[in-house]
Amino acid sequence: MAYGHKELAAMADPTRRAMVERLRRRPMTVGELAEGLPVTRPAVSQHLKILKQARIVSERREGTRHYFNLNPEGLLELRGYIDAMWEDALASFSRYVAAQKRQRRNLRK
Amino acid sequence: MAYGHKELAAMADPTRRAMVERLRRRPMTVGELAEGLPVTRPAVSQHLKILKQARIVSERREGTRHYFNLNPEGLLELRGYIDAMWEDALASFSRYVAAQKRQRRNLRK
DNA sequence: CATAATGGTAAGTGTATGCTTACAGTTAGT
DNA sequence: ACTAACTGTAAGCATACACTTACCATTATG
Repeated sequence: MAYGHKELAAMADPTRRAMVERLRRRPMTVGELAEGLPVTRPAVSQHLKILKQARIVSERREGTRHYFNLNPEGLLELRGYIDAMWEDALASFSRYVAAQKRQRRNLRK
Repeated sequence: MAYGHKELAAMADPTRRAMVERLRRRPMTVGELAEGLPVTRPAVSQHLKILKQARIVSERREGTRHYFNLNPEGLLELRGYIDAMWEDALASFSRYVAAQKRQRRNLRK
């Protein structure tokens, strides 16, 4: 599969996005994460598995507690993917503007 | 809803991602877009509606033909969203590394 | 004016997936 | 060793949603 796809799929779900945004403040355990969300702890655990596979979060265990943190790797890949799209979009847009200019100039005569 | 969410949801589907990637080359009509994909034209039309609402593509009509193009707006917003996450992830990571250093220094004495 | 070309919309269907409950595993403490 | 704390996994269910077929709308063309 192509770059960025797994990461995008992981970021598609609203609950997972809420989790990621909570992790922006500080690393959290599964239980902590679940407290602030309208879903049960097992649901959070399942979401974390997906986010971890997409390298959007990383896990660090201390005893029975599993701390989850944002992972720059997956986010960087996602960033690169979107960035490339954005540059192509800009290029395409400027091509269109130039074409419009030519067209108007030709109509004028 | 928060920034970037609608755009992420739009980019979640594999077919829509394939469409977006085809539009990186050049603007295309609905029919053209559908030819290179394993789904019917109405499906493509429905996907385009979602991508357009997320401002990831823009539409330009010439007669009966509807040309679709990448739209920098939605992609820029998406970029900003991911970028902010990535920076927080980096900050969080460096905090963790620093904490680890302190811990090792304390253990040594 | 009739027909073709192009594309959006409605209705129905099948499936992926997010959620819950129940259970099992691992580590810390007493 | 036993219990508590913390978490992952399995099974089942309900809903969202991507897809198809059928149909309608608009614009160009003869």
